[in-house]
Amino acid sequence: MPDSHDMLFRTLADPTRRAIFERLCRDGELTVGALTAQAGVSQPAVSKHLGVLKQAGLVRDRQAGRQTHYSAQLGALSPLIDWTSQMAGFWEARFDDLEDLLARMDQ
Amino acid sequence: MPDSHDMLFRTLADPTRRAIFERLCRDGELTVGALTAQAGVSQPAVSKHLGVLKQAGLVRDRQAGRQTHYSAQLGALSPLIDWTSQMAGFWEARFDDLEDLLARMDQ
DNA sequence: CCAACTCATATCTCTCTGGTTATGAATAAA
DNA sequence: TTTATTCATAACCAGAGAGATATGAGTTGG
Repeated sequence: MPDSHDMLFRTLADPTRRAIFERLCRDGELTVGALTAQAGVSQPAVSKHLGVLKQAGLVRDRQAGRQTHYSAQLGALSPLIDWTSQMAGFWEARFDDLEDLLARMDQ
Repeated sequence: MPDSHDMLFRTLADPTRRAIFERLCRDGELTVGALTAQAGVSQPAVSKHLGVLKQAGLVRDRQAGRQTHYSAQLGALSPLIDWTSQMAGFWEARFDDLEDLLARMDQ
């Protein structure tokens, strides 16, 4: 059962794809051509990566004539933030349990 | 050049491996056997996943007799947190630039 | 209308990796 | 000292996916 975390992690796992996303975060809206110019891979490869990013909700595309403009959707990162703080939460919960245990032992 | 983000994202991209890490966050230290019991894959598969997690610094292992106890190393997640806030930072920087521009235009 | 441009899709290849079974090393128990 | 248990490693297999090239659809400019 591939949940939302799954898609996010898998999408961001590829260095080329993550670099494209980072670039969109830095520079804002960019065309496929502009992205391809610095991606180090072919234009079809970039298009495929953009497709995956779009599928994951990480980017938005805007058609304008014969070129497509892509921009990052930062909100799509929130499941990742949630997951991280959830892990930290588990950690702290266990720490609290330990404290409770010690407190009870102390009585 | 696979940086630290790379290893983290790639390591956490696999569902089975991420589930193992989540379990270690929830339940604390666990043996390979205990992890295997609920992993849904064979023991060698679990061992391999633990090896990858250890390589990424996400887990620690402690030998005790014939069993190995693994525990999560939450601190290894900080590059991930850093990356996320960096992306958000880029976003805000661009927003600030826009505000500056508008402010200058307003004069 | 025709030529050039921008991007997406189709197809193929090849590598990477997550899974398995088999096995061995180390430790504990009988 | 055997026997059983726990885990890691080796070898192998199959599927996924990231890359390339080829091509076509849609758009702009001459």
